[in-house]
Amino acid sequence: MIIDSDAVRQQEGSSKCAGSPEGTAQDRTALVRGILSRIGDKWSVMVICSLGVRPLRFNELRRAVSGITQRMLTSTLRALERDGIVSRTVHPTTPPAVEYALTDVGHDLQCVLYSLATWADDHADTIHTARARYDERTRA
Amino acid sequence: MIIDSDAVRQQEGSSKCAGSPEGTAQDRTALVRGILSRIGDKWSVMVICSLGVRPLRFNELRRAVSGITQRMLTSTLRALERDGIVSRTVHPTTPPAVEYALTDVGHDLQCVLYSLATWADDHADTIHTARARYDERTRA
DNA sequence: CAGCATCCACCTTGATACTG
DNA sequence: CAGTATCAAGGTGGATGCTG
Repeated sequence: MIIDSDAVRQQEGSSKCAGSPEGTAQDRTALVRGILSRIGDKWSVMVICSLGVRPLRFNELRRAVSGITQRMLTSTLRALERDGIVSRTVHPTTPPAVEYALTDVGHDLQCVLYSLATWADDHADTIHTARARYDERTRA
Repeated sequence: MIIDSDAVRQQEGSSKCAGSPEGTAQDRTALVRGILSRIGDKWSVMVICSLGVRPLRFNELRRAVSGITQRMLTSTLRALERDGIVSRTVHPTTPPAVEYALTDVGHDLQCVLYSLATWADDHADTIHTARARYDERTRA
């Protein structure tokens, strides 16, 4: 589906990364695409990070993730809940109290997101200067 | 900007993840959002993965990333080049030959993407069943 | 408090045609 | 070969009003 085999077959083992023992490049690509379509939207990461600190109720989350609307918070939470990344616990009081928390899977995901953040941290300067130089050259 | 401090301040050290020594949750969230807005689009990851195998020329890439249009390949490559994730080398022959390759930064990013893929691999079953159960319950 | 329903603007992507 | 330009379509997210 994703990658044509002819163009990519050679030098399959050229990656110097640790890990990544089995699975084709195509598989990996598809998997990453799947995750990104899940958490690559505008709000999922912020929700996950907020819940990573501690479980929160709906309106607590709304305040924590500043700028989000109820509509987007609702749909984001539903999507994450559907995939078992966050749990939703209803306490049948009046008024109702609903608590959202990261599941174990969600917590693992949060760890991976930290590795992403670490990458960004490590290369922030490089990226920034690269961007500045690129903009410099293309403005001319 | 991202996260309101009141709702999140407590229990800052509750994350059981390895790493992540300094930096606030807000910083991390902003960083991850930044990356995701860069590579969270429809094609960036596939391009990165393709170039991770070996450097490719424009039309090789177009064949490798099946389904992509010239327009999207061009804009994806420009964005990645701007951030110093891929390099663009023009060989002034006739017809012109342009080679795209991952930079060191891009290669590091590819490694992080592998950790994302590993997460997806590890939890694919859990997610799938969670999703099935969720759809089951909501259909009723 | 914790949502759902509706309508709408914009942005991303795709299709297509053309160029050095 | 390696692009650029233009136009159209669809999805994503925002604003608003209403409910148990």
